[in-house]
Amino acid sequence: MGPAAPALREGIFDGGVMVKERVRAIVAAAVAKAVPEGAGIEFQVEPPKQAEHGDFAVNAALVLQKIAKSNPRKLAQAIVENLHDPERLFEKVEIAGPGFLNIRLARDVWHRELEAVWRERDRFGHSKAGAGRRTMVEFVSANPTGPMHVGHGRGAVLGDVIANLLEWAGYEVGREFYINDAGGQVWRLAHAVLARATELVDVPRVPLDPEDYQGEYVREVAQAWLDSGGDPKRPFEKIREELRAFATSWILEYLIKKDLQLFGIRFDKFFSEKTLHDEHRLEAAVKLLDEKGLTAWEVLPPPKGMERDPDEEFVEKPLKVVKTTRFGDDRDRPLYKTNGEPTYFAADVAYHFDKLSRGYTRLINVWGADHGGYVQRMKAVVQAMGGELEIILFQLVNLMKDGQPFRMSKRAANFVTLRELLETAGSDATRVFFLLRRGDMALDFDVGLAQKRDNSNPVFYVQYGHARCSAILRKALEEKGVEPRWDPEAMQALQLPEEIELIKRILMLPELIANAAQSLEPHRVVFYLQETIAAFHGYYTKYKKTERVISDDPRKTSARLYLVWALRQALANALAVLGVSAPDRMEPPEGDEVA
RNA sequence: GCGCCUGUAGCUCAGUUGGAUAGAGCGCCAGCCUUCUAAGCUGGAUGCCGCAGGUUCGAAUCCUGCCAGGCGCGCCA
Repeated sequence: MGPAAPALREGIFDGGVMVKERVRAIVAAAVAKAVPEGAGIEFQVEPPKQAEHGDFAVNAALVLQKIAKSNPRKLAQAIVENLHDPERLFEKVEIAGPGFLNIRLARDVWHRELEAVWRERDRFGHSKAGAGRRTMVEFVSANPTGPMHVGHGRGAVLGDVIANLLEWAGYEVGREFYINDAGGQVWRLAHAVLARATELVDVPRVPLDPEDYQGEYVREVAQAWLDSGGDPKRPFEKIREELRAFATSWILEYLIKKDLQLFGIRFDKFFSEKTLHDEHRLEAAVKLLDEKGLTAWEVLPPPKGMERDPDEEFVEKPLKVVKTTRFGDDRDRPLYKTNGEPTYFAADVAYHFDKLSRGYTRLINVWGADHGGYVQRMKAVVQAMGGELEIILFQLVNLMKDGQPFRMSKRAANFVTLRELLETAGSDATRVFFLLRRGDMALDFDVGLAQKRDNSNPVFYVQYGHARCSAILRKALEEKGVEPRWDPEAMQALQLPEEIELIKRILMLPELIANAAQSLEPHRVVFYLQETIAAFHGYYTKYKKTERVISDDPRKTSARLYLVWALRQALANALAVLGVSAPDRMEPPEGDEVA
């Protein structure tokens, strides 16, 4: 290795990105010589859309024209004349269009780079882009008052994959689930459990309030509570804490954690809101805000524009607030209610303060769009406490069945649970379905479609690509006793344009994952998989009769076997990021050509 | 009334963070299996990138204003 140019981000990425940075360094040196006043300027080195344009398109001359008021094509010519390429990376450099530099690399450069997969195996795709920064992803955080529904599922998958992406991109990631086990809703649950319990045994009935949770699962909780020795004859006020504790932990354990397990999602910590209250952590957070001069006593104006219940009179009384308006919120937010109890927001402030004090400097929350009104105040308060908060607001899932919208409500007795979905469609298909669209797009989830096991479900296409690679490797071993191995000499045998294209696609994985992590956009990995596998299927079919992977030419066989092996590894790693299984064989679809 | 999200092919959606002639899947039509899995591949067309301005070498992408759809608004959680 010669002296590294400053632009060369050595060690952050392996594989194709290193090639790209080496290209960038060579062009940067030429720019410095050709146009001294433009030295150090930022420019792009990107694979162009059209293959004829080479391996990389460089826009340096176009960017330079601002500084060196000159024709970009002339500037491009000057850069080309100053290119110094002692390693002979470049095969061809052309000036094209308005002044792009189209660079084609020598093929053996790509051949050599593919060793990265051999070295890194199931770690190929990792990078150090995040530099070990401590990052917290909070997601799901479903209330422990009932089963999770399909919308929670979307948040669960998004959060899980975002956390995976960040880990692969070199961040140190914590995953947390915030349990809303305090406040009014849990008392509604406790009361519902008692009401249902009195229906199950011969005791005086406690009627179910209309505001109580109505779902069938409450009967199960009630039965479990009775089995554990709960006494439904005692008055509610005496046992409501016992009921609350029992019901929330039962639901967390047997409904929520079970679903997460079926989905293959793990958390580092389930953080209880109640412990914040019990341990007086709210006061500590509020005190911090006091010290920063960000609290005040204010009489808040009534909410504007909304239709309000005329019976509810607005209480004009001073409340302790956080001055979130100083950070762009449209009104200050109360920390305590008129009755002196802390607001839900106050607890959340304390929780985020806790995250920061544990050394997490980048906070990411994955929320449903129904929390949209909460974003500004939370960002404001985290900023006030010296942190940085990013919020992924995913649009809600419209559950459909046979073209008819399915209405979901947690209070209502009838809704489709995440459990039902997982049991009918399976974790892999459900994950891919949720990841197929950007999080900020509303998603119509057709329950019927998710259960289909055919082409309309893209998970099979993606998995089939992996299985096909496995089948080739299996056959090579069984019939020829050949296993894939890194053989730099044999790699020269890969000369077909489709083979070079596949190598490039494999090698872009680390950068793709780093970019997806940076932008918090998991769907990019799904599209990468689809496009890469399509390229492989095309290659496979085109040369099926002429240039097969396994042939009588040992050199070609060795090189192609390695290519297929490396591709399979890249696919498997990308699937691992998504939490989707990578099968080595696919069962034929049911009912297809059986006769 | 205010805030957030969205508007791209018949439908569902991408679009490499401002690059060259805007793409994919589904659906439709026509082809491709003696040989590594046809859950695959190849070909065929449809675009006022919601509308109107602005920024610049260059805009689906950025800024402004409209239009349309979705979600939200509280001392609830």
